[in-house]
Amino acid sequence: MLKRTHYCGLLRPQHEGEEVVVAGWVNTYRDQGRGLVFCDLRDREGLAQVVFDLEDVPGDVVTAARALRREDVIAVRGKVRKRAGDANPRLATGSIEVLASAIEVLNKAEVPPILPDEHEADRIAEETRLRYRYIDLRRPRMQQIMRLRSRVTKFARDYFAHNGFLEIETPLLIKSTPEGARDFVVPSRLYPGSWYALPQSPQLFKQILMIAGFDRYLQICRCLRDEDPRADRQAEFSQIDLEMSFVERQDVIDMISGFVAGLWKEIFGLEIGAIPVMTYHEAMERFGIDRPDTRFGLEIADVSDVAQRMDFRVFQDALAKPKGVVKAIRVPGGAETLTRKMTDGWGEWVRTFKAGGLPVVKLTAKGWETGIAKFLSGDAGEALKQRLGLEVGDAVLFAADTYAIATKTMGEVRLRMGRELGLVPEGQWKFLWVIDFPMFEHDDERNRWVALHHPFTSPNPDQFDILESDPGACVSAGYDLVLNGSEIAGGSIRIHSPAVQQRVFNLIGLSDAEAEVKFGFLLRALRHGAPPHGGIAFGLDRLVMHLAGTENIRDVIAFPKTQSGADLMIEAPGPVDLEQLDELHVRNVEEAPA
RNA sequence: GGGGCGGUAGCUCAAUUGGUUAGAGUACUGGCUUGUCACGCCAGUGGUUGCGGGUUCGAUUCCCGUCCGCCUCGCCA
Repeated sequence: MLKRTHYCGLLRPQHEGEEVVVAGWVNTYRDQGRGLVFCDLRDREGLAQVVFDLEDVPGDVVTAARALRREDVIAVRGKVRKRAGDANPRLATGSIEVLASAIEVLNKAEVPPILPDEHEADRIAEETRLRYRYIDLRRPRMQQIMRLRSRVTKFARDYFAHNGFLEIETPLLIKSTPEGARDFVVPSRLYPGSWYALPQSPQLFKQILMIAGFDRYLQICRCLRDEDPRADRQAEFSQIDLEMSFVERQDVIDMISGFVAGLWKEIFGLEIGAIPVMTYHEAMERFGIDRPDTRFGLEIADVSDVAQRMDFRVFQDALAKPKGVVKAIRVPGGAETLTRKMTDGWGEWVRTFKAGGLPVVKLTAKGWETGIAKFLSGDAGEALKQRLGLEVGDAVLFAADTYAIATKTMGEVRLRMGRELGLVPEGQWKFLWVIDFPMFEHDDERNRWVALHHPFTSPNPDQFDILESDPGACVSAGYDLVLNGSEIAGGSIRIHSPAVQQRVFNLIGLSDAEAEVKFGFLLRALRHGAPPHGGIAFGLDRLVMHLAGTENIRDVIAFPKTQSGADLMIEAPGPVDLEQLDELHVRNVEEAPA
């Protein structure tokens, strides 16, 4: 076999005159007849033009050259020379070419169903790309993203190793625990009727590694959650997971801020500056979401007291509800930019958040117009102008419902409006730490408290007293790192006291006995000397999405799954032999007749 | 589990109100072509219209069911 001496994509004018061997895939071929054949040969570094002068090479080389087809794998020996024809300014190798003297066809390729051409990729159905992922991944763009991902994990390993973190692996076959996402589950052959669960995260293992005295832990790990995917979510995803002992919230925030700053410096050569901090409460009040996109305004205001004075049935009904509120967004210039079609469309759409609608009003030179204008004629209208700082030409959108629904609605409307009005600036990196999350959320339907983060999150140091007396007000030592409105990392200081852990379990409805059954190993470990500790985990896929500038998580995963959890390339999931099931003490349940 | 969009040649798409032999570009095959580079020119091959039913003289088109893909609500401690 001809042994490669150079990557195609790295050939440069300085190699002129050298005899080289290049190897790769036939990107395109241009047969010019009996005299010349051109071939753009591709490897991971890029393209180089190979030229066959058919009058100057042996007959078998002529035959092979003229038979070249797309995606054939070949090796070519030849001399690098300045191009005889025009240079191609679109190629890094465009001023030179390899004049072939020998060719070895390493593997003919069947006619490719898709081509790794960048200008084709956007048009090809993603389904087809996933089915032939090995071809799709040959595209320069995909190669570039996978390299980027590799640089990110390399940087993470270097940064955290430099800061004393040890890379330690944790098991994949663990046990199912209550709370959290649906588990993927694996039947046990040796314990009939018993099941492993695949980890949703290494959470408890990394805490136990702290108890075991490793002080600082890092793992780039796979997490598995059997929930429906989204554009930015897969059932199987990766985390940069870490944990530190003898630390408080600020220590973790500092460590991670340093990591992100270093990463952005490494990838973009950019200084991201100090990362601002915002409380959960402030985020919800101003942006209607726990991960605000602070790249644009359109902030939310509470206008419940103004609404109280309006003779508008929808507002009155909302305020009569428990925790009823009226929220508003001032849209500067909205009288012009918001069309009836837009606001009507949004009004329909907000029903998906259980909101009744999206009242709107515009302030023009003639006064209040459209929508709920007639309810604003009196001093309520003046109060609204005051409250929102309205100017002529503005519009106002309202959401009236319970706090949860109105806030969510305004938050979603704000984001959609930002996008559709083109208010979200490109090329900005707005990082934000969100802290002081509530410990618990109340599940009204089942009348119980649920951990907002996870039940191993510690209350903030000053909050232990109100843990039982006012769980809804109790604030946790959790923290999320938000970038341009997306959560890229989340973590907390953990509970290290077995007594506190027991109290939290009790609060979320786990009796001492149940807690012992489900989390006995954790409680025992905590009782055997647990240092104060805390940590965080990055969503690696999402981080790479930001760095790569894509909205599609499948773009940053080499072998992703579809929205129904299938791998179209290997055709998983699939059936197994009955014998396999027998060994596992598992039987298929036939569909019940309808 | 719910809502929306889509599925026609290998790929990307078209096909009028239900009506002739389902077309185009590209790819592919053959021929021509000595400086191309998304090479060009000529000719040709290529179809279970996702699948299964139904209505009809006739279905890519209408109806029912179903599968698959994408977006989304729920869900994602």
